[in-house]
Amino acid sequence: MRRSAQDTKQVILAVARERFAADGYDRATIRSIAAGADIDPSMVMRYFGSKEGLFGAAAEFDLDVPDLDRVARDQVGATLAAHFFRRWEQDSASLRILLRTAIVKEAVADRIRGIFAEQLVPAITGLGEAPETARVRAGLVATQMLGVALCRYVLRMPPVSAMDTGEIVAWLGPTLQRYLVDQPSPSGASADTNGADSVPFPLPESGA
Amino acid sequence: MRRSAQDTKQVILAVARERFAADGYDRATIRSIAAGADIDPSMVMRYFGSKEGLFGAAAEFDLDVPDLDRVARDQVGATLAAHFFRRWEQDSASLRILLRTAIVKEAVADRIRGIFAEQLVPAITGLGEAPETARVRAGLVATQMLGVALCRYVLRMPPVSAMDTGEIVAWLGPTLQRYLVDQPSPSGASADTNGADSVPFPLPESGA
DNA sequence: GTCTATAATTCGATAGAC
DNA sequence: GTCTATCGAATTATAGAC
Repeated sequence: MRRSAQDTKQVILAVARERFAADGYDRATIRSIAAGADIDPSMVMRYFGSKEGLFGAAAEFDLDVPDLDRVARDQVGATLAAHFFRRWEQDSASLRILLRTAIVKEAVADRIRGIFAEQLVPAITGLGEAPETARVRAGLVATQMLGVALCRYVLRMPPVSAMDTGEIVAWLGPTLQRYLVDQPSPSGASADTNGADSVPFPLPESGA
Repeated sequence: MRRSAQDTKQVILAVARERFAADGYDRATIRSIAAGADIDPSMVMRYFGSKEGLFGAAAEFDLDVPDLDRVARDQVGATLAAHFFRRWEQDSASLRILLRTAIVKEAVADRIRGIFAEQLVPAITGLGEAPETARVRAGLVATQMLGVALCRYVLRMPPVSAMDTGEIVAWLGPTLQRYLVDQPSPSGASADTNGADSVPFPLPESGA
């Protein structure tokens, strides 16, 4: 069959995204992508130059974080949680690509750090935080959201992957809310260097 | 140089663990592990039979979850968070191996699900929860803890990887506390099928 | 625009000498 | 107990016919 160059490129890209998302970078071979697109492997090289080039074209990503300024202050957590799930449930490919490839390609891990610094941190700084505080809050939000993404879309851990989005958001909303606007430790510990004495275990120092 | 079989096996295992943790399953080649152990690749095959066998020997893992029964009810969250960090800061290799390889080997993802079901869920069921509720609570705990592990030890995301353990525990403790013992949605939403109307966005159904 | 043929690597695994 | 030599398979990438 003979197709236009544009059509062929689109088909290859669509298959590539799904393969990278499902198999990771190393195991998503050009051969398997070509087979999925019902095409010869050399066509992939012709259009994208190399496997790296194909990956670059297939792995575009944008968080599209909403303006948190325009949300009632006590709803920012639920709003942000709902936003991510609305996005991911509609299309989880970009997310799965990112998580599955960042593990093996340092360049992709860099990209995640970039998305974090350039999209999530600014959105939180917009809430009126000092830059350094905003970075910490953004980091905490990232741990919870990347964690639930990992469990739900990559590891497919039963209770998490089976819950409906409304229930998950109801649980995660208050968590993000606290990370976004509350004081460091609501139970009384201060925000200084170490709050470990509020905890029944001795803790190792981060430099150890 | 000539070493005893026991010594050689130990050296190979130590190098293998670090390579699997740093490079993932596919890129941690038998050749590179042998080179790191200053030994011939065929020795690895001799002692462990195959790459699979080597991985099985290198990837043993145990959460060692503490008895939550014996902890003050309002301290279970902080206790659990502190426990994981105490363990991970002392030796993060097992954790990194698990995260880096589960992404690419379904058998390892199975293993994570097994650890979850056989170690974390029972510890929470011991708190006196109905089995189904305990599974959900355990799943939520897993999302937060695996997420922070991913950001700190694998992606090395700056604010999270730089924070000291006391500060992180101070933040995560209340989160786990709520996941472990609080009612589903403290802000008023009910625990039924869908709490989405407590949220300013329409949400897709999980089956969509 | 599509495909065949093949080069150049790299990997896991095996056989066997010492 | 250790190593050399090598096989067979799979990969990315290139050259070129049609």
